[in-house]
Amino acid sequence: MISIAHIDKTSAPRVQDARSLHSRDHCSTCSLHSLCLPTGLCESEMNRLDKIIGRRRKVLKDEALYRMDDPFTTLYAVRLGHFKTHQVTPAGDEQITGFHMAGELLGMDAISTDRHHCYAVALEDSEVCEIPFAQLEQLFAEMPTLLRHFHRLMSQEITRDQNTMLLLGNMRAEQRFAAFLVNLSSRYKVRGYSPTSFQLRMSREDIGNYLGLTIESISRLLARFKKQALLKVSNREIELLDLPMLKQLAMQGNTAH
Amino acid sequence: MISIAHIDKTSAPRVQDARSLHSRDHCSTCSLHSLCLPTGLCESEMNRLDKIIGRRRKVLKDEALYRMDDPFTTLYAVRLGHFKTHQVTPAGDEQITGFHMAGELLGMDAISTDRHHCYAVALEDSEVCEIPFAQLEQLFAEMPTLLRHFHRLMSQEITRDQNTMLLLGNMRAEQRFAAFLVNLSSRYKVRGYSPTSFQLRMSREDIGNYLGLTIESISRLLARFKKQALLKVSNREIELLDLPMLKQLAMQGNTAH
DNA sequence: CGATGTCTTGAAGTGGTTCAAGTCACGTGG
DNA sequence: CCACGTGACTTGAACCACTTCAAGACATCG
Repeated sequence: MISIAHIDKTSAPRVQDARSLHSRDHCSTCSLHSLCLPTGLCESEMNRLDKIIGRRRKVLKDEALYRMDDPFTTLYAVRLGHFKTHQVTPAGDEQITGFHMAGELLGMDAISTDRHHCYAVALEDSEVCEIPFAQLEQLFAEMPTLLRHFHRLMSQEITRDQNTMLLLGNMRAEQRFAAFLVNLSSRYKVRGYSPTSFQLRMSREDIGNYLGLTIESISRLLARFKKQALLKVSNREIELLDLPMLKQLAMQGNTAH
Repeated sequence: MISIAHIDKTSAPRVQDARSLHSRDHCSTCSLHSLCLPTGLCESEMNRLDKIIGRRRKVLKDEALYRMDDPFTTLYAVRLGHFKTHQVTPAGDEQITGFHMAGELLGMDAISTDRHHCYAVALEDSEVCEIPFAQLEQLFAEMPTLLRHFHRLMSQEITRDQNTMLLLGNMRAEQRFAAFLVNLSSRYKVRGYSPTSFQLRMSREDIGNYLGLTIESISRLLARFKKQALLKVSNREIELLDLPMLKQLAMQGNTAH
């Protein structure tokens, strides 16, 4: 485990120098490049993309990567750690719109208005690659593969959000939570982690907020699933014991409406 | 009123000829070009975009413009009429993900997988412009303004969906329905129609499905709003009598969670 | 070793659903 | 033109899934 919890803020310029000199990783050597923006690029194209990626930035747990209404200049690729994005209404209600893990792009919702439409907050000490959008746009003109993949990523974000709408509009509590777990599972799987054994990076409250349920409901659902031997849970450590059954539950029809 | 309800299907090729010869409208003369894809383009750019727009297509009420899992080749701009988009789960549950009116782009969710992710069905006899995506991509390389606006439209779709997530995850029935009405109102307003007096193009059932409520709830909410003199309603004809109050209701905080 | 925040569990309450009858609007055919 | 049928909507009453409220257990950390 590498600790990135304590950063000497007084030495920021020096650290940046160090990064540009040697410690900076490249898209081509990044283990996430098959999920992230560089997907499908050749070596030389990846290097060009590399050049515009300003710097990596560390974001401590509970720190905001950006805030709602901040002016938009750059996209972020999660390199390490986890984030949540959430909106806040004028009345102060919060809605978490997504949880984001390594290889995912943050900030695409800001393109339409040049201002961020939500908050992005680190769920643990995390790290992102900054991708200045204006420079990325320049590359688009010359790298159709990059552009095409960027469109795929935006489109993916749309379908993801629409799936969540389906979850919130149509599913019962049990289905929602099962779908949530199955979703996490498959995302860890494509990243090479165990699809059945992982840590919940977010609080019960975050889960409840995301799923349109209360924290108590989440707690009860966990207890119920545990009793049904669908999973083991200890604090935020989860082991899915019956993934097929959870998938079944997640797909199950809804008698309502 | 122009009736497009009866189309002689046997004469399809002849009709297409006729279109390409004279009856075809152009982006530059279209009243929607400030909302739609050509936004911000100069005359000559608009003409180039015009050239790739294959044809206009009529879609009768309740007909599908495309179906879930159809292969994706073209985007559609709504030219006339209204559409709904909805997903269907394996279990047969439906979730309407949006209602779409003139000037809006349909099909962007299909880019990520090259297959449509939802159904698009006309709520009344309607008309769309077909925009072959492969050709559009070619234009992107040469028309940065077009590309930029396309990104704005995709980003807009993301923020729209996220707003709906907030609605479904956080709001009470009354707020949801008020927000729905206010949303329609403002969309008609930017199109130059009355923001207070319009027809609901969708059934109560569609509204309920979209808002995650039952048809009975919608009916009761309409009755309540009517009693509170917030609106008049007769069948699908709506008149909003107190738009400020409806906005107030839509923004109101939620005690839940 | 308290103090604080996170989570669990139980009991009571309720907003919206479900179920069941209507009513209304509209098209169709006699 | 009316009778009829059908689909869309309304309204009432009973119900229930999830919330709310409340109390306590547990984990983490200065």
